[in-house]
Amino acid sequence: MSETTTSEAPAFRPLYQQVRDTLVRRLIVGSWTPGMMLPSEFQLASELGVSQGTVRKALDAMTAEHLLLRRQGRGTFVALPEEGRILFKFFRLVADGGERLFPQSRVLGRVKARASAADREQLGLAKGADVWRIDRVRHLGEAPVISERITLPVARFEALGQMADIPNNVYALYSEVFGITIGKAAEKLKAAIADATLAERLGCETGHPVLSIERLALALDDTPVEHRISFCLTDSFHYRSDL
Amino acid sequence: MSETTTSEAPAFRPLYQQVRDTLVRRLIVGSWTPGMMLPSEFQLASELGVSQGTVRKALDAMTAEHLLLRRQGRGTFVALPEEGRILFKFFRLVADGGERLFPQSRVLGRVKARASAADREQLGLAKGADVWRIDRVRHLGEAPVISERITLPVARFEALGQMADIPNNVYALYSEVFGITIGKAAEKLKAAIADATLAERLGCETGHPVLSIERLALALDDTPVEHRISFCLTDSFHYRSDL
DNA sequence: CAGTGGTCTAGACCACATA
DNA sequence: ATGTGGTCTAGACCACTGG
Repeated sequence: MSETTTSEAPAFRPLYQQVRDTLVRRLIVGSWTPGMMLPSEFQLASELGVSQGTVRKALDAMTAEHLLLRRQGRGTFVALPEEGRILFKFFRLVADGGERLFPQSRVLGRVKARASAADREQLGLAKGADVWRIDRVRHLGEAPVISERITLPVARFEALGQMADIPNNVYALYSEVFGITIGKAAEKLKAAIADATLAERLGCETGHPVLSIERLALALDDTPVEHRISFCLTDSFHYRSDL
Repeated sequence: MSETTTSEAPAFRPLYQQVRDTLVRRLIVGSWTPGMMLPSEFQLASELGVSQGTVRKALDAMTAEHLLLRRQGRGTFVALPEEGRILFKFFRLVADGGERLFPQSRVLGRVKARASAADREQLGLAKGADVWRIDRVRHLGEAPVISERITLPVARFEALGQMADIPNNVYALYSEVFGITIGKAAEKLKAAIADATLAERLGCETGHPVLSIERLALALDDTPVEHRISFCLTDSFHYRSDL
């Protein structure tokens, strides 16, 4: 997708991609908000001075990125973070039987701290920047299955300090309260061993194998927004990856 | 394009999808083989009695599935299993530094066996069917990193018994020797602990955490072809997943 | 019914690769 | 120069949704 142009001419960006970019910008700046219905293809086409087919290509591309939702006969809508399929786009833990449960979360702590060198590297922050750290345990059904720490730049999430509590679905929170939409994420998976505190949180023995998942989530403009490290019990659940 | 109405619920498959299906069939039956150049869009269009734009949509869909490779000014080609990017589509293990090495394999054993109940379930085989079991260790750089067992239905891979040895890239083998192209795969990841034999194969201690990856690979017609279970050391490598 | 997205066509022109 | 895929347009018609 992304063209690593060395340094040269305007490089020729197709019209439909330019259209896509201007429409994505409307999502970023918030003039189009989740759930909202977009103007029809013909309206957008005449507004932007391109043909309806070109607008369609742009809308199709954004739909493929899960930014929009199109329904024949109804219209084109800005995707909601809660939309079932979108939600599971970022939650890959599945019961071995196949059922896809959605986790309940219990927050253990939420503190403001100075960003470590690693935090600054991952989140692209300047020296001296602050971050939020949220620790929580997530349950699938009855049992605790995930223990995780979420790291967020305070600069983009000032008001987090004034919130009574952190909701279960933080990506909906980022979107609705802070106007930040997570577009994609990259995860690094490793096998590890539960230490004493992790074992206590998850109700397993020290030394039990756990799946560690390190995630970096990016906003629509590809800037890093959230860093997260999760430790999961995979005795009756697994991480599903489709290739 | 004939409108094969089957008197049932679906009743209306878009023309470009019908075109895609007939073209995919040419890949399945082998009248188009990897590396081959396809006729031009206009030739296909006139042959199939549809417009060039409709052929284009079908070709674009197949390109998105990594079945074809299109290059402006050159033509449209059947994708090779060795194509760099395609190869890494199915190999997600990355060095922590970021380099993507490709593994070297050492085969430990290759035996024919009666399919277990689990094998039959996963591969869709009848009672009494036979399977091949291939055990191998894979190295990334110097050190052994993966120990895996591949299970294949003998019915689809008869000639495997006569082969002197198993090449490193088995998906290229399936394609070139058996005419079977792997289109997609689903993986289930868990954390586990190395037992004595695994520890010996990977050169780690018994009890060391390992990432277990269970994969079911499907052919272009969505029939299961290969079942594989891999155990990976993730001390200096990780499994990368993009969401 | 009117309005939306979805499909299909036809033709023009652009960008790229090769001979 | 020729042939390829890539883009863009314009228009017609189909399929679905909701009043």
